[in-house]
Amino acid sequence: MTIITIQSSYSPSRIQVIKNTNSVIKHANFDQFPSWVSLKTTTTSSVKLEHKQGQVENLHLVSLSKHGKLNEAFEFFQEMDKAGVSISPYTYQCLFEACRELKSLSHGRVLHDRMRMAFENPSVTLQNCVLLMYCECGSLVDADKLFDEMPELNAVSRVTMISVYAGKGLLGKAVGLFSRMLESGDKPTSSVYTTLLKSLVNPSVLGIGRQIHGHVIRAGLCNNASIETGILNMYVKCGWLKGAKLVFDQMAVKKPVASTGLMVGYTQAGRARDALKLFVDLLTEGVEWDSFVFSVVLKACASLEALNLGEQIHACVAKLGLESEVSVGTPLVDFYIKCSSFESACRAFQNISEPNDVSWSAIISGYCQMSQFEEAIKTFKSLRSKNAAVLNSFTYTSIFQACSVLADCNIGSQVHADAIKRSLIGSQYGESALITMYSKCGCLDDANEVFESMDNPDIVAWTSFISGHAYYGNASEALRLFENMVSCGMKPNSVTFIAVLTACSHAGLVTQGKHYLDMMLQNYNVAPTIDHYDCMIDIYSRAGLLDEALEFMKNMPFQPDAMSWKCFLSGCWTHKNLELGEIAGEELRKLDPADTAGYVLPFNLYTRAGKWEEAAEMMKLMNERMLKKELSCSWIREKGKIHRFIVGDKHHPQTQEIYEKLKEFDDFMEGDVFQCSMTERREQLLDHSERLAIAFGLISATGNARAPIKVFKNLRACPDCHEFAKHVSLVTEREIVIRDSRRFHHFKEGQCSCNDYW
DNA sequence: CTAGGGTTAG
Repeated sequence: MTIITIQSSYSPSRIQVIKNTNSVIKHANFDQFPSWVSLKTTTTSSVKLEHKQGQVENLHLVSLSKHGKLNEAFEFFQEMDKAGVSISPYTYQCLFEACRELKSLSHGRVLHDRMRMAFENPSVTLQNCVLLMYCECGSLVDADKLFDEMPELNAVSRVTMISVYAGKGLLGKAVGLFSRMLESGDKPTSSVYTTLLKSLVNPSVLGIGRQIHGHVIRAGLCNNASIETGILNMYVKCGWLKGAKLVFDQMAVKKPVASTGLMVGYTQAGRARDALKLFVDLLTEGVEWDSFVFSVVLKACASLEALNLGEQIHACVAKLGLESEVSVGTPLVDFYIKCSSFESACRAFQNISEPNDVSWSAIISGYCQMSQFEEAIKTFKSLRSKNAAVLNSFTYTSIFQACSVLADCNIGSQVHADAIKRSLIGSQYGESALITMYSKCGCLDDANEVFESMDNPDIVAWTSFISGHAYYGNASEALRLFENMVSCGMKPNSVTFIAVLTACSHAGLVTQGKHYLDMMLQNYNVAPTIDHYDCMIDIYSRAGLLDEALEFMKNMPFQPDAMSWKCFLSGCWTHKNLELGEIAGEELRKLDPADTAGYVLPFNLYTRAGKWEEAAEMMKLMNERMLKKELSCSWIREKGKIHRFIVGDKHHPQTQEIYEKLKEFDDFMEGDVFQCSMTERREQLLDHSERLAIAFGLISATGNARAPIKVFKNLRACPDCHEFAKHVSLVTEREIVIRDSRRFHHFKEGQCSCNDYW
């Protein structure tokens, strides 16, 4: 039979070739069956054939089972019963095999019952087929029962059970059976070793792994390449890299498979340099290449952000013509993204001839890392409509992230529903991303629902939810959650404390903030970093305790960084302290000349004090350094469409109505305006972007006129508009939610959830 | 026997 003229196109992956070969052979065999085998009528009506002890019937059953037509086969049993023809053991084997392939436990059980009736003492081989069927159909209970009942066991039966135990993580049972096998004198086959080794996947079972290694040596199987590699990988997974290296060094022939395993070990342990060193060794030794090696090496380069080295490897890949391979192209995309070379990443992606789900998830998460969230969502949508099969839980997680940054709950919840339908919410990753998404959209109830639905929320999920409350200004709820989490036995990490300190900061809880900062190391063994100290500076500064903040900065175990001064400066602005603000501004400009806050806030401080010259100096400095103040912008979603407004915006088609609506609040504005010292500012106040957005929200009250008006703003809420929103919420009895660049403000009956503290 | 993509912060 001529086979394997498959795939004229180049296919360098070994596994793919083998898989294809198998399927071709199988197909060829059974497509060549003569047509009469599938003709029920012929066989049953033919008296002649019946005399051949049912050979034809059995052959027919074999054919049906090879084609997975189990129902038809089962129907045919009746015909056979009628004709008094019995099913041969070989036919049973084929039928069990079909049940396995189709994972049909129900067919398997019926068949097993039938087999028991037919044979008093079925052969071990046949019993093993049933055993394997139960294992592969996922019924360990049935398999266990049969295994106990079997009067005779051979190596295959034991191997089958060992591998199913090992695969299910029932290590004790697997190892127990292995020992009994040794005791019984049965020599474990090499596949027993490889399966057992594969199931040893964490440091707690290193001891068992070493013992098995010992048995391998005694059994003289050390030169078996797959067992050798299995041992190496076992040591990698059990975290014993030294052992893995020893095994590697003793290998007679260094195959790329083993090297890949060791390199993966190094990369996962954060030892990317060692992985690359090994790669260079292989290079000089002239070891053959395969795409797996490249993917690991590229990952190592990505983690080191070693752009130059990675580019050299890229050149190597290109020379070998592997650029278009998914297995190399995909890690290449990720490598460029991690190095922030976005253009190269896009080019690398375009070079992949057949991108798969991993490739797509890499590029979509890349868009997120490039802050091209709209592009990420656009790509997702187009894939969703054209080729939904390439979407996986990784991609959904990235989209949730994109929606949280865009605060787009509309798309977000739809994608969430879609992910539920397709069971593609990554456990932990996806769920935490959803909690963040709903929190950032101001839907804490939905975030809560996701959180509550988790069986075992991990530290990231807890942290997401705590930050959600912090973001919303629910300090007490955030702290209650934290304590609750601790009592559940969860260990907070460094990010958790950022969330806790942020909560304190947003609510002005100075003493509590200091308490948590002090407790970090003492009680929770988490070393505070400069970020945590910056949070504390923020807490002091916001609370107006500027001297304390300064003192704290002097005594903290880190040099103040740009963020330290920025927090302090922002406190100086809030609490109108020009003197300290000048110092802070100078320090901030020194440490981060590109941060506009270092110019804008001092400028505001100067103008408020009437120091025009100094203020002008700030503007001049900014212009010289080619910096631009970010324009204040607010937006609101109406029927899924986003309406954006900037100061004094008159581009909106309903501009006239919007300004008329604003006039209704003139009385209130009068008092407001008198507080301002600058004419220019006074005029701008009337058409600040958030006011325009609120007014638009009021006039376009569709459907549910009682639904809160949700406004988003790119900068921090302006105090005057904050007052305005409080007033509007009182006189219109509409709830208003403003999400500024830092947090949520929830206005209700003339009050804001932030208690005027932000 | 070996790989590549995703979560929490200001």
